[in-house]
Amino acid sequence: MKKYDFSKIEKKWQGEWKKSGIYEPSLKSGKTAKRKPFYNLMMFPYPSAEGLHVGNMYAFVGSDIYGRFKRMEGYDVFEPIGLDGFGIHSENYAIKVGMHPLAQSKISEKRFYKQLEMIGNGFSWNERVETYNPNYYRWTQWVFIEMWKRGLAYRKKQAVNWCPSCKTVLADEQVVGGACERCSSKVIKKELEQWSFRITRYADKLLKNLDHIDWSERVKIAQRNWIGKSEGTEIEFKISNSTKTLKVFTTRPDTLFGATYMVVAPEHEIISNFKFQISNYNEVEKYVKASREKSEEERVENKEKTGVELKGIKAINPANKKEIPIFAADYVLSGYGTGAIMAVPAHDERDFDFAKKFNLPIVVVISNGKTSESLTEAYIGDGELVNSGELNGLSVEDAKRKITNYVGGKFTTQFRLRDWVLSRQRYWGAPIPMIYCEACARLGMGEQKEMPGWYAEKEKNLPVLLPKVKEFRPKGKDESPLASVKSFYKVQCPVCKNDARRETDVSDTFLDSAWYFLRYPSVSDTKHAWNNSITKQWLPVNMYIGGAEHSVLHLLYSRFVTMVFKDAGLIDFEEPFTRFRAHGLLIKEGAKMSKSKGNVVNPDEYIKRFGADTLRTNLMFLAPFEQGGDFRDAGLIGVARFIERVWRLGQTVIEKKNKKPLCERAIHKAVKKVTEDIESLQYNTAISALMICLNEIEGKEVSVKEFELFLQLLAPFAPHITEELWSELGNKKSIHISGWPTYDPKKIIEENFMLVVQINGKVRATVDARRGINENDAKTMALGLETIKKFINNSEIKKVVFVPNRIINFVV
RNA sequence: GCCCGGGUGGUGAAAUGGUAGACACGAGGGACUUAAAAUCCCUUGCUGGUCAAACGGCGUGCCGGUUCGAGUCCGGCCCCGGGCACCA
Repeated sequence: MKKYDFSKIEKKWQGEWKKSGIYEPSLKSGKTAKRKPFYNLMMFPYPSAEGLHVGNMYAFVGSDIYGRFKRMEGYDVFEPIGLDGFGIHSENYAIKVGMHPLAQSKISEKRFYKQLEMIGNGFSWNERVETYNPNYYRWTQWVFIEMWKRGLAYRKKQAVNWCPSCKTVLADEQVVGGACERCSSKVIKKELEQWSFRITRYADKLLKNLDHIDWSERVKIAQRNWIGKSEGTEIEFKISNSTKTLKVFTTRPDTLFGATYMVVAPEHEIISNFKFQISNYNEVEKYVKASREKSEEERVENKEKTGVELKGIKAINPANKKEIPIFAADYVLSGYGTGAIMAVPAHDERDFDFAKKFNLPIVVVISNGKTSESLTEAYIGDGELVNSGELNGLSVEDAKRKITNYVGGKFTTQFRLRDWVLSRQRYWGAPIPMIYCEACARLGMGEQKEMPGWYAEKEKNLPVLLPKVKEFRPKGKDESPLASVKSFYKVQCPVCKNDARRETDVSDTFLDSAWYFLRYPSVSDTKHAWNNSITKQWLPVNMYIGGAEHSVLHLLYSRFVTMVFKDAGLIDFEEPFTRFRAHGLLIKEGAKMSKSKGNVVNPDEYIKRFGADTLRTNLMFLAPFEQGGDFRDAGLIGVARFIERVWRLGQTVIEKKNKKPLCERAIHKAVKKVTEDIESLQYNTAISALMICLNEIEGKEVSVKEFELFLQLLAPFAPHITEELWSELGNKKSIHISGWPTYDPKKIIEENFMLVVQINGKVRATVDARRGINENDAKTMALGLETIKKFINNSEIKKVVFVPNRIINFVV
């Protein structure tokens, strides 16, 4: 019998597939072609580390299986791949290995594409995208300009997240628990002028659309939380002896009578506006400075409240007209609401802590059985209003409405979501295509009134090429290394022709990946970011599979960018990904795979030892795909045996060429199960169904037709071996475009089944019964059993529960 | 603290409210072999019982409930993994 030489077979078919182009869809004809387009997308990798690890492969194979399934179902599947190679991650790696990022990118590219080929995915290789490639980032820059044109890109001095180790600004979404997402250094706040995108303008739509898109629920929940909508009231507090007011946002206006003091964020403008009225201004200034220098983590770690009173000014509670003190404290955030709050210590935990520490009055206004004196913690719950004048006796809900109207408050909505800070003070990214002219700025000239002096680079001048420079390392001077490259930044003002300066920051990597799915099918179009006719046929993406860690980064940014393009009339859909599924995390010995832990598994050696087909199938077999699991060598051997057995059975089938179908039921059962399981990404049970099927048909006289059906079911998981056996059986066309098997429900039904006989819900016997047996016959049959007779023992049968084709239960 | 997952044999896991542990790994036993590897067959939740069995009891993190019947539904708790976190 011929030996199963997987490395030869896999190499052979990978070559054949490339040659025949079976994974290249007809992008241009798309919908007019016989096969319907299906855009099957997976998240492209950062080519930064030593190569793909088995966790990447897990994600890609899981996505590929779905794509292969759809292709066999008759869709024209587009499954592109590329490299998200711009950005800090890749740059840091290049620095670490002492290479220039550009040179390193070429090395990584080769290695990654080779590895990606080895895993046997049905990639559409002709449409690769590398984000660091000028003919790609040219359009990333164009995207920036489109944002700018619509007033969605702006530059502003603001407190931003700064990573002292990466020496750059980070977006809110890139700060994880007060630390840098990439290097885990503590992030500090810095006042800098930065480019941002107004993603907050789309907060409502980003939230609302979540209700109708077919995405993994956990990702939708993460986005909902991140966007963080809360409904409340804006109330103005008068400042004594002043015409100025202090505005607050609160979700609990009903507790207004309990507001015994106010707090503003250290950055609040009231501090400088009342500089001369604040008698302890020096002390206040000291506090403001200290809190600014605190790292995010220090603020988070230390929940002990700090603050300082703004002595000399008071606010007036509009409900009871009492004068109350104003504090500055860093537990109030400048970026949320109005940056100021009314503090109700009796009914807010944070205010309670602060009031206790600073000895401030606590007034209970929602009845909860405690008095203001006996309260030991803030009461957040519902109740009837007390100590609240006319509001007494009202419910929380009624009081909210009444008091808001009474004090002239405004019902508003606040979002937790912040604008997307886009500038990065690094080298390896797409230069932001903007030009600043001081002369024009002085005259108030520029493309946008609120930002004098700024001009977007002309489209014909794109790309603004990233110059190849020796000094590419971050300098830590709040500016990019490009700020020292005169030939890069020195330009002529496009309007007044005076000397002008090009923006030297580069854009966040997440801008590169926010629109790449639009580029893939249109890579051949050199004149546009995307080709309208192709885009109409192929987008939005039908199925997107990727990691849940991108819930509030890439997946949110992509939705935002898509919405902007839709509103601009550039595309005709609003959501980029019709379906999104988050795969689980592949871990190793209970821990996340990471280089620092030294538990990264390289797939190459496994492919070498067992073959890609075995590794693919094993990865999908070890646990439910959407749950993830622990990668161990142990299970591999089981799958390797299974694949070997398929090979041996294949050889017998080829030799004997049986025509008579003898295994129909086993095969049809497998068709049903595998079809349903792949559609719902339950690959582990699909594989188990194939194993059960093989166990049944092995050793029997399997017909060629039956075995072919089996191969087709296995093909998405093990594309090479199935293709080899398929072709040895004499098929000329590839198995991967051979169609998906259907089953005949009649052939699955078995004539007999095991009738379970229970007494009081306990299984007491089983008996072989005819399918479709009625209650009476089942009863007679069951009562005739010796064991049942014994258990019933002449007791009265009170009730009989009969579930057709399953159980009969006697209640005695 | 809040929001998601999850807790089932020695292990990975499976189970429309209807025989818990499919499938696989591991382990034990056997066949083949001079031997080993590979392959094939049998056993394998715990426990009582017995030479063996028949036949029982107990079992899905814990406590309670609904139901003829609960891993699955409801209420309350504990533990593990992940995310968010002073968002007013």
